[in-house]
Amino acid sequence: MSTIRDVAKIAGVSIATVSRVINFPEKVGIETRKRVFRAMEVCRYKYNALARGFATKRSHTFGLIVPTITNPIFAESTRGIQDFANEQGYQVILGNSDYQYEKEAKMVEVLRERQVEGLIITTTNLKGETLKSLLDDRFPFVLLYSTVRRGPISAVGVDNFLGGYRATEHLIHFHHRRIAMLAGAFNCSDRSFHRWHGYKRCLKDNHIPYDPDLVLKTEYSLARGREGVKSLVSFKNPPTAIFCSNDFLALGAMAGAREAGISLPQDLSIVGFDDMQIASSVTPALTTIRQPAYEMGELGAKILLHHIGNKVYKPVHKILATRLVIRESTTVVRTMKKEFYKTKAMSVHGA
Amino acid sequence: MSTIRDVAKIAGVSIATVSRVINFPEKVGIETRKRVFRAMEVCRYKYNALARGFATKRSHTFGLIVPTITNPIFAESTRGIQDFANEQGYQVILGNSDYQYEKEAKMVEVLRERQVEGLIITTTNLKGETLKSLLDDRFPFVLLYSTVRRGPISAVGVDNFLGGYRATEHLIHFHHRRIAMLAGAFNCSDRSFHRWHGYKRCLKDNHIPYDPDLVLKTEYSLARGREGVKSLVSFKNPPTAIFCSNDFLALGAMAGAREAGISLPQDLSIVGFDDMQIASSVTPALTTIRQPAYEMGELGAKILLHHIGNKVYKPVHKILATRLVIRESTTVVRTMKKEFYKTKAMSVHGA
DNA sequence: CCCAATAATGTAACTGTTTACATTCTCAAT
DNA sequence: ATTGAGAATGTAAACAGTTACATTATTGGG
Repeated sequence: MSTIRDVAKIAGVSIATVSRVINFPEKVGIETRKRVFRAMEVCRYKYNALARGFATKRSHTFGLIVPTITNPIFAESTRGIQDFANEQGYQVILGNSDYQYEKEAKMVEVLRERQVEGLIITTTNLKGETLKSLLDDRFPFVLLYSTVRRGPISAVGVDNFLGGYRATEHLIHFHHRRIAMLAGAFNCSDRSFHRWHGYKRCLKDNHIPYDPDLVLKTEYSLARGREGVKSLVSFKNPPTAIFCSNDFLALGAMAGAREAGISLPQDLSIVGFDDMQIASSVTPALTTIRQPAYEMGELGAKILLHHIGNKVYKPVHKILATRLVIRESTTVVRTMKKEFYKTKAMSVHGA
Repeated sequence: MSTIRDVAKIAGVSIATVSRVINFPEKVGIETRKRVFRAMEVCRYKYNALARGFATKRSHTFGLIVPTITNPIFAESTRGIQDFANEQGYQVILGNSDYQYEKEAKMVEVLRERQVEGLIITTTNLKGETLKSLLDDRFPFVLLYSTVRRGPISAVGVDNFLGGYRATEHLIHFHHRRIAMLAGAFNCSDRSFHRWHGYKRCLKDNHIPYDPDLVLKTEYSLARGREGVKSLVSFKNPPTAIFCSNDFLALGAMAGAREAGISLPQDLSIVGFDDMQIASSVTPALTTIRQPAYEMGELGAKILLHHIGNKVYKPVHKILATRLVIRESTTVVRTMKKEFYKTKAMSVHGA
């Protein structure tokens, strides 16, 4: 509507003075300042932050790309980012990639055109091309939920390998030996891959043979979790426990198990990954590997802001601690005990 | 980095021509066009959408305010908004109000300074002041999850009264007579208020006396749901069913009931409101009133875009249909039956 | 009373596009 | 050859701020 020039005219000062009362009021004489404020009232002046961004080449905007804001774990980290960003006078433009490379790359482009000052990319399968151009241009960005621990790209994440290991270990402590995994999709990020490695390694360390039939690579969703258990449970020799690569899968698996008439956790132990808010309130409450999502977002935003502020670019890598939260969806093996003894007897018999 | 002028210089054309190849390539001779594209490659030209926005006074940006993106139901409608907006070349800046008036008002101001072309405000307790200034300025905005059905403000929402009525009615069909309500907070939006009215009315229509002790006005959260049941259940004459004003409350109530040793749904029926994604996958699966959140977001964005495009402002009000989704968390009253017969016997005795 | 330092204010260029309008060019119809 | 229409291209102003630099006013010390 009305601009700085209108205000200047009404107040009888120059536009520079108006600009100063907006940005450095103390640099302007008290009387003039008052006059300017009054003039602003008069013409209902509204500051134009976009014009300012244009003039200063600072948009005070972050771009944020998540697979889908619909997943509570990403909503959580998004809050962490927003809260920090807003506090620092930044706003965030949010885009969804749906785990698709093309959408992600497109979004990066769109956001850069919009002159966001930096990008937070949450779990990525960006091809080298996009990443390289970001790097070449020294464009500030940080990866969230990332597994990278070195190299030129800043990243914050958790130790997915360790998380997978701990989850599996917990199950083994409860005497499970036949442990399946709903592993997520390997093509869309390497987090699921690392969790799977942790699982495999833990099996190995405990002298449990790895059975590839027990790991299902599926997309992260309730539906896939539900289907997953059903197929697992129909095996001649079904698992007594499942490690799910995220909570959606775990929650879906619980629902599926129930539909299949399996009682939880007695007949099937389930552990998830993420610890989304609802995990503690379902029945049975979900045992899971907690990721500090909010903190991760907050930290990512902090790092990004730091990159924006400093011309020398020094990548930083942060690994946040996960935590095994033991609740009710896991218990010591039961059905398998029978099996176990039976097998033993048979092997004695056979010897 | 490099601007349209650099490109122009390299290609040996005027800046207007470069601008034209970007916006109306067909208006430029094929040869020149090629030369310009080549020049862009050479200097790695990047389009500056912010400068364009400044020049055209169109930011191609929506502002979106939600209580918190952390609530899956708002994440759902946010996706609806984003998907439509992106498709139309718009981006969305997201802000959280945490159900607080001040934050909401602040966010409106910040977003307007940023020259968003319109605002989608999702459930608001905006005071007249802010709303009035939006209206006075003819600033395009639409309310989501709104209860307003007439007047100068565009709004889309559901019939909360009817939803509350239906939920209660469902419980009554199952012979519940002592029905509590976890009602949400009345000060932060009138949706909970309407749901409560639906509940009251349904009680009345069925000749069940309204007992104010049975309605707890609490904030929308798992924790409050959990606390809520516990207090309800400790009554000398506890309810046999609870209608919860949203799914968080309902899910929290289920967890709380379980902790109190109550078996669901036999001893306590629970119905929620929203139908968030997880509602169908918990145990027992939650009976709830479904709101079409994604569609609501999409529709809201459509209406907003329409307002932006048309200078004459004609407010529109849309009420989307809710649906009672019956699952497993509600069943015919059991414990109450005893009570019921006993009471009957007594009354006979007393007669 | 003068000078220098400092505070207050003004001038004008700059940011990267778009766009109305002007100019030039091409070509077909006269 | 002349004209006029239409296509291709160029010129320059506008958008709403910021900011380096210049100018003017004020003040305190000599």
